[in-house]
Parts: sequence; C-alpha cells; structure tokens
Amino acid sequence: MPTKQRQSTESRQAEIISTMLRLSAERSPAEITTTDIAKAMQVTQGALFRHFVTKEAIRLAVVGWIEESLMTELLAAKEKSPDPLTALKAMFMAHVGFAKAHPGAPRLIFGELQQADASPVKQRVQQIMQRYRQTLSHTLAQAIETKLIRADVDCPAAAALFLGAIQGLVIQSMLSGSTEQMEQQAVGVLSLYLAALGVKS
Amino acid sequence: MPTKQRQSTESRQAEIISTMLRLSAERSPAEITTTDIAKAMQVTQGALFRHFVTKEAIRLAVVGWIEESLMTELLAAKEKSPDPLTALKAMFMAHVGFAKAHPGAPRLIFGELQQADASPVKQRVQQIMQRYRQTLSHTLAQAIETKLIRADVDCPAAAALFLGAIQGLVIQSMLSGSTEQMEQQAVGVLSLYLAALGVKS
DNA sequence: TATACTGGTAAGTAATTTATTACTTACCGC
DNA sequence: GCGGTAAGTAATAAATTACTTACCAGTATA
Repeated sequence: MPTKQRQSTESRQAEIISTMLRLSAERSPAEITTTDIAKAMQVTQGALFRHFVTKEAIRLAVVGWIEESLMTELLAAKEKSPDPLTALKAMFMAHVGFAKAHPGAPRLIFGELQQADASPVKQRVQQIMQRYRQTLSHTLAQAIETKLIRADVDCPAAAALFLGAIQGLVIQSMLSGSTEQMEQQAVGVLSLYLAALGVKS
Repeated sequence: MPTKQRQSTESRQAEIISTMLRLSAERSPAEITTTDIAKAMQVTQGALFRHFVTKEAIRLAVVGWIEESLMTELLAAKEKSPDPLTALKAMFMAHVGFAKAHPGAPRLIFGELQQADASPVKQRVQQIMQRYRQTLSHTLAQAIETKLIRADVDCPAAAALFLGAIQGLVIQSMLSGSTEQMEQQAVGVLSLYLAALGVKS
C-alpha cells in the first residue's frame, strides 16, 4: 500500500529517478513531463522541485544512476571471469541483461545523445561511452596478449563492433516493443562476434 | 537569393522535408517546431499547413523520403556488385555513406523508434527495418550458396550484426558530433564483420 | 472580364509545460 | 509541549506549441 507519508529528499530523489526510468520504458523519454512523474508518484507536480532544482537535473541524475548501475554490473562480470576472453563474453551478456532489466535506460541514453552539443547531460553520456570503449579496448588487448584471440585484431574497431552489436540488439527490441527475444538473439550475435575475433566455437 | 515567390504545393512539400532533415542534423528532431521549419524556409508558420495537414504528416513524409532514398542507394550498390559478398560490402559502405551525406536521417529514425507503439510513423520505420533485415538475410544465404562465406553462418544473427555495426558507427558519430571519422572507422568495422563471416582478408 | 482557385500572411486560440509562490502540515530535538 | 524546519499542496505565471481563421494577391480559366 502506498504510505502517504512524508519522505526524505534523499529517498524522494531515488523515487523520482526510478519513476522516470520506469516511465521511459514505455513512452518516449523526451515526452515525459514533470506532471507525469508526479502523478506516477502520487504527489503534486510542484513537489518535484523540492528535490531537484530543474528538470534537467532530474535527467542528469538518471544518467548518473544508469552509469553507476551498469558499470557496477560490468565490473562484477569482468572480475568473476578467469581470463579476458571470458570477461568479454560476460560483459556482453551482462550489458544485454541490464538493458532487459531496465528497458527505459537505453531509451533515455538514446534520447540524450540526440541533444545539442552543449547539453551537460549529453557530455556526461559522451564521457561514459568513452570510458566504456577504453575498457573494452584494454580487455581486448589483454586477450591478444594471452593469445585467446587473433593477434591482428584491430582493438578500437573491435570495441566499436562490440558496442554496435549491443546497440543493434537494443534497437531491435525497441522496434519489436519487447525485450523477450533479446537475450536469445544476443547469444547468436555474440557467437558471431567471437568468430570475428578468431575464436573457434 | 531567396526567391520570395509562390511555389507549388509539391515543391513546398519537398522543401519542408529537406528543411526538416537539415535541421535534424544539428538539433534533436523531437524539439524541432513548425516555427523552426517555417523560419528556415522564410515563410510564416501557418503556411506549412497549406502543404501538410499535420505535423505528424511531415514526419511521415520525411521517413518516406529516407526510405526511398536509402533503398535506392542500397539497391544500386547491390546491383552493380558481381557477387553476394561484394554486394554486402557495397551495401555496408553505401549505408554509411548515406548516413554521412544526410546526418539528420538516422537522428530522425532513432527519434521515431522511441515513440509509443501505436504511432503510424513508428510502424513505417518497423516495416522498413524488417524489409532491410530480410534483404540482408537473403543476400547472406546467397553468399553461403556460392561458398563465399562460412557455410554455418547464422543468417538472422549476421543480419542483426550488420545493422548493429552500422548503428554503432552512427551513434558514435552522433556522440562526437561529426561524421568525419565515420567512413574510416567503417572500413575497420566492416573488415572485422567479414572475418566473422569467415572471409579471409 | 468575371470568377474561382491557390498559396501566402497575420493574428488569433486552446492546450501544455516548467517553474514559482503563498500557504499548510508532519516530524524531531530540546 | 513547543518551535523550527523540511516536505507537501493548490494555484498560477509565463512561455511555447500545433493548428485555425479571416483576409489578400496573383493566375488561370470559363
């Protein structure tokens, strides 16, 4: 039951973030208004501005949440893997799993990266992607060193294809309106990707 | 010089479409207003509604233009290729070239596929993507038959990875704000993709 | 030459949207 | 129990948006 009690700013901020994320799973994030969020929280619209100074601050906080959560899962997947190649596989599936668990997340990110350059939210997204790309390049280089993948793999290109493969799966799920088949398709795509790295299946 | 003459509805429709596409290259398509389009055309905002009944009709027309133009280029690339494998390479580079020549196009498409399911514009996008995917699957199957690629390639997965590779490149260019490096990166990514198909480079 | 059509303008309108304001009420330490 | 503070409300301001309407000027046509 919805306890209609007062909540601390901290817990309300978390609630606003998760509500925004939840609503983004169905509607276009750009079209979600502060009124929509407030209604979903059973609170008046003005109340939101007790916890975030501006709507952009909300979007920034959501992107921050996504970064933290996704990176945590990717790191966990990487660390429990015995070698770089296993780590790549685990990161791939962890990322797809994240997109399935939080369908609003990729929609929000796609929305933000369409913004004009100056936007601080977009800059944050740029930063996240760059870090991710570097991590992948590094892991790929390690896989080459340990001779788990072809020695002549172009690491930046392989990192780009890794991300593209996931983004393609996510876009496909956005089109079909369901994340159900995504993990299934992910297995097939990952297997092809590994073939590109010279891994025998 | 801006000829401030009257134009036929037909030519104005084309102008509206190309203006929308041009503006989408910089700003987020969802945020482009009818006033923005009209200003860019040196015309009053109300004039737009002489040529399109609604703003959604404009978006639909733009998507239609993109489909026609892209498909024409893809078909041309395919037909001038002597074999299925060469066709795949040519289609890949033609698609990337299209995205570079019309940077607003992918942004518009990405924007549309975030819309709620019912939207007719989104349905059109779904239709386009599905057709594209089928064409790819078919071409991949032909390449298998003629023994140009590995016999055990999973065609749907390979079609998905093909699209994902391109989408990844486009997203990367949206992040960097420039389409300059895209064609360069495309070569590297395509080469990796071909390795996944078992093509020796 | 009269008339109807077509594309354009200028000035609306109704509905939204973010953010603010004035005021109220729950809770916590003393 | 008391008072201050933080979280909430209801109302509304201010700007923007898609779309409409009344009028106008050429142009083609009957």
